[in-house]
Amino acid sequence: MPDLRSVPTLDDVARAAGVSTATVSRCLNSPERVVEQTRKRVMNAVEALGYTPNFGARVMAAKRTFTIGAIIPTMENAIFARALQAFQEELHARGYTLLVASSAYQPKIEEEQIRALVARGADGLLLIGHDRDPAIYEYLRARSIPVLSAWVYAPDSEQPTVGFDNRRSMRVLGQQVIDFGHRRIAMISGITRGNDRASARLVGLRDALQSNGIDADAMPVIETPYEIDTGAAALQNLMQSDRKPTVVMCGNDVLAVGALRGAREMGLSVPEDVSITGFDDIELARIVTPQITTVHVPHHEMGRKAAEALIDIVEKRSTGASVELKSTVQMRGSLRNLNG
Amino acid sequence: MPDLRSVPTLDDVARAAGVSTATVSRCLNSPERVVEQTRKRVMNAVEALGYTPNFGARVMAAKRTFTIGAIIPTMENAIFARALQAFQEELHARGYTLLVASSAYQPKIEEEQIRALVARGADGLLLIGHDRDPAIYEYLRARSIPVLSAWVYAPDSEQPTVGFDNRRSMRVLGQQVIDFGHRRIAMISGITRGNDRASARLVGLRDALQSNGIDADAMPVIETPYEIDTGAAALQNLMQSDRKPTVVMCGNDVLAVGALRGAREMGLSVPEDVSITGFDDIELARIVTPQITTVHVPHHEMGRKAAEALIDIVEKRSTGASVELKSTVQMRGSLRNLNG
DNA sequence: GATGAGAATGTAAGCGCTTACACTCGCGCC
DNA sequence: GGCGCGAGTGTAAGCGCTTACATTCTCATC
Repeated sequence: MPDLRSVPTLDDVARAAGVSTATVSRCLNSPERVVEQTRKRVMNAVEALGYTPNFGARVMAAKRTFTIGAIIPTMENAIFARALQAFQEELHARGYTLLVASSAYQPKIEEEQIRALVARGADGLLLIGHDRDPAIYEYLRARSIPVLSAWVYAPDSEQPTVGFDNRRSMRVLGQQVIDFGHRRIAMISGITRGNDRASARLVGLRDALQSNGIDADAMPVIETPYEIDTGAAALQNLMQSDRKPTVVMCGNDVLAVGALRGAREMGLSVPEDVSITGFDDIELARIVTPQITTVHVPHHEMGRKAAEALIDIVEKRSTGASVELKSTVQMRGSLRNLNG
Repeated sequence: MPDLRSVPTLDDVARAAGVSTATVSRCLNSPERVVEQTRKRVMNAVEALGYTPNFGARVMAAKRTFTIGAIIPTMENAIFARALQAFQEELHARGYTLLVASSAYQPKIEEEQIRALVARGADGLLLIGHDRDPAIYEYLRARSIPVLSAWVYAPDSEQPTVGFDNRRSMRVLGQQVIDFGHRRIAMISGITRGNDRASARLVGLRDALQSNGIDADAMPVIETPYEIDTGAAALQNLMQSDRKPTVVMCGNDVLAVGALRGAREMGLSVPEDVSITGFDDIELARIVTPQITTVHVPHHEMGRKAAEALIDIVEKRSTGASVELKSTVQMRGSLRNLNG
């Protein structure tokens, strides 16, 4: 038997409690402004009718949604999961709701998602990375919607960022690798087009080579989507060249795990026959054998700080300064010390 | 220099194009109903002003959002990622937007998220699993919001489901294990309270034991959250008993991977010293060495079919029949054949 | 050229909420 | 006793859109 009562509105509650709609609204939004006795009556009516405010109407009238939107490049693997979790926890603690969308690393889709989230009234937006069509930032500015970019640190940009320096991080890891005696270095990079993290990591590695007198332009680089299978294929490709690398450095841990599998499938052992490094330090990196040497990124802290910073801007407590977080090299078994 | 023009509205567009708001609205929603020439004029104005419809207002007036909400237990690992991805692709292809929230496996949080999504006008909801407080289904019914449960197949329930039979799947895997000569079987289960998939899998395994004359009540079972670390701890716990199991069957792949690590940490080799099985067949299961024997679940198909089915209900093309998908046992290296 | 059927467009009534402003009331004070 | 004041509540004007209904236009027809 379907329940044909329609959904209760503010009016219904007001009538049931014998007060005006204004009073009901106040009970819900600033309870201290209505006297105990009335409030009780209203709350009872709310309870009895099972009233839930209509979000659309509320947004339209109040211009605030207490909703934050986040668009991440992918949900297929766990790269962004931990940070997002922390982000959402912090948001929740402060009374905000998180709406998540993913862009499959495609700027066009990201743009669509941004519009969808904005249309839904997001009070602020969290995006990954920083490089995108200026028109998007223009669009958001015209609507006064604060944006915060995570996973990068770009103090000079107009939009605030919360993250680390991808280029420097990769340079540091590269230096470490070189210090271990590696000279024949190859890279499996994510697709750099439209991905500032991927580009920065590639450039960072070239930096390291250059400052050690190694020809960076001669370094073999394969660009491929962040997937295990493509990582495996790329490694096999690299290891079939005449001048086999002694180390294959990957743009992230997913590629690294793929590379590891690729090596195993070729009958190569890691790190004896070839070393492998990753980036991000997601759980995956510690699951495989050998565990992956990688750049540790403070996922949890990044998520939490991003939430703090974004809400501060939304609530006009700050105008948005960038926050730099530290990344560290995480040494594990997949990288061999040739000097040892 | 901040842009102080306020966000353009339908009215602005109408004025700019020299037509009424109704015409503009029609241009946007049913373009075939307005003549070419007018439409062009309107579209130009839309473009020029950078107009984006206000979602809240649209919802309030039209009672439709073309938004589907999904609440998954966790985003921390990839269990639901593939299916969700397929779900979202199908939705997108049909003009719907997906809003995702996660509940951390907590019914209270799930309920909160349901309300948040409903308040935001979700036209339909995708939930994982089927057992929950009847009051929630009541709440949704009163608002005529279709719900569809995935990851389970429950043809007799009032709500439609798209998934597979967890109990039978685990029974089949259990039978396979028994056929391989295992008799000392232990299980690491997810938390069964409030999780019908976890309970069904446990019961399914007991079914298998029973029908082979093994005392199911004597089977050691450890319930623990779906995490790698807890899986590792549970395995070590089980392997320290007097009567060590020859196989540890896990409630999902995350636990299985944890168990594998736990075994390795104890110096046990898998599958020589102990066999391990998982459930779900997520990428993780193929990344570790040895690869995990598990129950393969048609993630992609489940996501896609769920989207199809849910939209059909939302658009009143169907009243919602459950769809059963097939799971299959995926044999890999982590399970040893004792007869061999 | 008058007529009428459709097609194209306009008019205006809400949708459910928030909030500025108006009102009422009881109190302390001169 | 009259006054001002502030706390508590009510009134009603939107917020930006969709859509039923009314109106106007366009032509094919007679």
